[in-house]
Amino acid sequence: MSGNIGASLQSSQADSPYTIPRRSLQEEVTVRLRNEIVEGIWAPGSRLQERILCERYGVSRSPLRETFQIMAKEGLLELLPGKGAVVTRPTMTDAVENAELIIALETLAIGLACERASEQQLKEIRKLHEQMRQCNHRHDITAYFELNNAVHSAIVAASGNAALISVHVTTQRHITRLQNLSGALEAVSDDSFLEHEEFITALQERNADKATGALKTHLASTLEKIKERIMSSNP
Amino acid sequence: MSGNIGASLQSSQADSPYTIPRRSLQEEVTVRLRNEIVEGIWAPGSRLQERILCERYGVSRSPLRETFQIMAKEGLLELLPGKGAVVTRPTMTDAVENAELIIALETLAIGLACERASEQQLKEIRKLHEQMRQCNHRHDITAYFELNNAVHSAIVAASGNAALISVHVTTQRHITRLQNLSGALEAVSDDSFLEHEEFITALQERNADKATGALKTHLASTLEKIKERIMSSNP
DNA sequence: CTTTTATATATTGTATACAAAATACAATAA
DNA sequence: TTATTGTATTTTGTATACAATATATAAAAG
Repeated sequence: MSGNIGASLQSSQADSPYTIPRRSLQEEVTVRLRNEIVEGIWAPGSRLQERILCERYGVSRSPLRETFQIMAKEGLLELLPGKGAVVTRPTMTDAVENAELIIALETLAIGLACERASEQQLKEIRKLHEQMRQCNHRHDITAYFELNNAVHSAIVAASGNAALISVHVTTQRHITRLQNLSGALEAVSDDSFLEHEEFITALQERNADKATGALKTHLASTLEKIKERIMSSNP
Repeated sequence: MSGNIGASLQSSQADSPYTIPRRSLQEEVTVRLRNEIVEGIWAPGSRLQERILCERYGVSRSPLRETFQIMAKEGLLELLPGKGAVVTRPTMTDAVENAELIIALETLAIGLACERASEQQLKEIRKLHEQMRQCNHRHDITAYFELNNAVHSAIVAASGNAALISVHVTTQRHITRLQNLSGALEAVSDDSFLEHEEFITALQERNADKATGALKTHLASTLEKIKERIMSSNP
């Protein structure tokens, strides 16, 4: 599994330029295990035995078990009482559900971003979008998907709504995981990129209605493609 | 703080009629501490010292610390490395952010519910709504708010989207907490109840557009009231 | 040969122990 | 007095120990 995306986008926890970032073992382990599950290193359905993981990460059970709770809350692990941790097995239904959810989240976000985004943020989003254009020309699919996630995250970040941002991170991660597991980062149609261009431009113009509509159209067509693929693979 | 809502709506974890419900200490503690924070028993900004809580719940530090991680993930605690757990201090900004988010979530939900809800679910929702009407007449504000939450949760449940349901639970809990902390469960206007009636009826008719529009109108006007109150209290 | 039951092993759930750090407090200096 | 530094105490972060449960293996019965 080489072209997986998502692992490199883990955000830092910089508080202020002067606070020394203290990280507990638990935090370190959480980041590592989370990435490994998202990347597919731990297959869906795997039983994660504490002893194995403790040895792998060189920590004791206490921080590991705290990590387990977080990962369970994020929906990446299931904790069976008396049996331990099992990697969740995402279904196609999950894919559709998360897609439906992220459409609602990002639709809200882009509307808010039209009102509240700083010029700096808009410029950054445009820049990422232009990089996507390059990747599209080069047919660099992996980088394209990674940038695509970054653009959408940046739009959500520009909404300035912390609750929304938090939920979006988790939802996007689930979708990334599903893409990694399905292994199918297929090429993007030019139509799709044009749709993308449309809502980016509308956002730049701070035209909320137009941006919202264009994004919704884009994401809805993406969802339709997902559903089609599910249909064709499960006849 | 007498008329607080939310604590009684904690859902059970019944798997099947035959599975014996095994609950770890950690789960028990999580439910208790969560309710206590939502009810305002632990004031925002409180430092939760492990020893104190261990004695309170009669457990050791291991399950308590696992609970801390979950509560932090839910946004009810902040874990400061080396310093411990502090109850989060929700701001008026949080109120607006969560309100914006829940509007998007429930708007999505009611649209899906129009397509997917079972007749049974629709009947149940209507029943809850009728109970709300009674409470409105009796001016039983606490019960009204509790039922209101139940109706909205039932609509989201009827969407059948597990990811959406999960996010909604957390978001609604935050809002409930804010209501409890502000202590102001003010009487609901008849207008507000009529708006409520409107989207319930539209849902019954499975008219997605109408239901979505009516719900959005209702929640948007609720959000406006929140904002107004913030304005008037912070002049 | 299959199924059941008994026993041993491994693994989890919880409690405790130990070390590092943060906090509280007193003594000292400015 | 106020600020500062050193020390004692508390509290957390992590590791380990113990007990209960689950899994695996083997013996016995059908």
